[in-house]
Amino acid sequence: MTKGQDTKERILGEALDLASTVGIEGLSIGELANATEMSKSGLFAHFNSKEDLQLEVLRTGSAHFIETVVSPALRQPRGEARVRALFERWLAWETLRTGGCPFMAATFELDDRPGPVRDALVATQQDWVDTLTAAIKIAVDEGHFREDLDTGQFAFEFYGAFMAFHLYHRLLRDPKAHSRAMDALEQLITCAK
Amino acid sequence: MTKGQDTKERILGEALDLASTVGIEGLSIGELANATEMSKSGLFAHFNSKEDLQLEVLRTGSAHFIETVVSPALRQPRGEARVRALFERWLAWETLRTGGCPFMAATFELDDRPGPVRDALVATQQDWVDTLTAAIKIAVDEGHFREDLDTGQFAFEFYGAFMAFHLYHRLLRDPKAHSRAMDALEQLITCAK
DNA sequence: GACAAAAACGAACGGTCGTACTATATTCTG
DNA sequence: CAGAATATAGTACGACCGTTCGTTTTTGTC
Repeated sequence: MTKGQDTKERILGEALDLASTVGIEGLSIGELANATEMSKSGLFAHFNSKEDLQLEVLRTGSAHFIETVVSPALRQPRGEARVRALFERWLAWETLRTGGCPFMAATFELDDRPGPVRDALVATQQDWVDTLTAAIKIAVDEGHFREDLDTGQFAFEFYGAFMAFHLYHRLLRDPKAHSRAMDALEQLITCAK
Repeated sequence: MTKGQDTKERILGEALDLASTVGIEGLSIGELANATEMSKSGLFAHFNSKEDLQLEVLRTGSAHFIETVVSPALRQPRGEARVRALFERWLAWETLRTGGCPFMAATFELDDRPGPVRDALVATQQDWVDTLTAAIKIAVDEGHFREDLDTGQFAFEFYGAFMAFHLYHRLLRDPKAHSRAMDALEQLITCAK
């Protein structure tokens, strides 16, 4: 009972790391079998199809994300502190895996390819945006941010700062990427008061 | 003399459009041959390798970008107006091709895969960031933005707004994506004064 | 219109892709 | 320990990948 689930989790962990570099579409069964030191067919038996694998990778990634980004931030006090924590943990998450955030890679791969995998990704991303917006709303309610703040707009720009960080850090390899991102957050918060 | 170059340009145009959806790595010779209604070998004869094709696609894309985004903006008056024009034209560029900006797709594909194609992409993106920064600097010199503005930081956040637009527009299909992006620019400019 | 050059084609190569089926190991249960 | 259930391996498949090569068609020049 446990053995199969164990290896499956091990596979998915490796898959998540691999997907962060080659993308969720570029992820191949053979490559993943090599990485986990299994036979292609032995690995494949854990999934009914590649699409199922991709969906499970997304699900696993989502769980990891909640575990390492969302949950710890929710343990911070409501309001501005929590918003800051979300951002900082998000940046840390980005540098956790070999190829950065696996969702970023997937986003730009799947944005134009309809199907269940795209749908699952959209749901995940929308959830994250909603989580962000809710945290910002709380900061408004707590009086940390001004009453008439457009929380959705704040989330948009918040997300933008993260994506720019990804670009500067991973592609341009700009050593200032992190401080740029932190400054962007600071400016965002300043304007929100 | 002309015939070959004509078809090559046609191929590259089609390749650019295809690459915007499937990525520059996902772009396959066979698919491209179908799209251009040529034989695989006939098409391949125009390039020595797939890598060469990818490099030429990037080069072509860069030329298109300069033509449709940078050059028109440079015809705007120096300063704030030009910065605004750059942003607006950039957004328009994003909605021009089937799969959006081909460079965005390539960025997240290649950020972890070393090689000449990545190098070429980095050069292109760095050029663009530099162009942006220069335009912002001019706005400072013209007195439109405040003297002590961190132009590099402005470019970073400028880029972030665009990327968030890409996400909201292409993945989440949020109808407010465009107005969100415009509002982000407005906020950016307001804080820069 | 002849002829060389350029361009496009067709077929084939070794390789990898996702997937199916069968057989062998391994694990769990009684 | 036996036997059933589960997990892994092996092999093969058709499809497509980038690439090569020889042939045929088209183009431009005298």
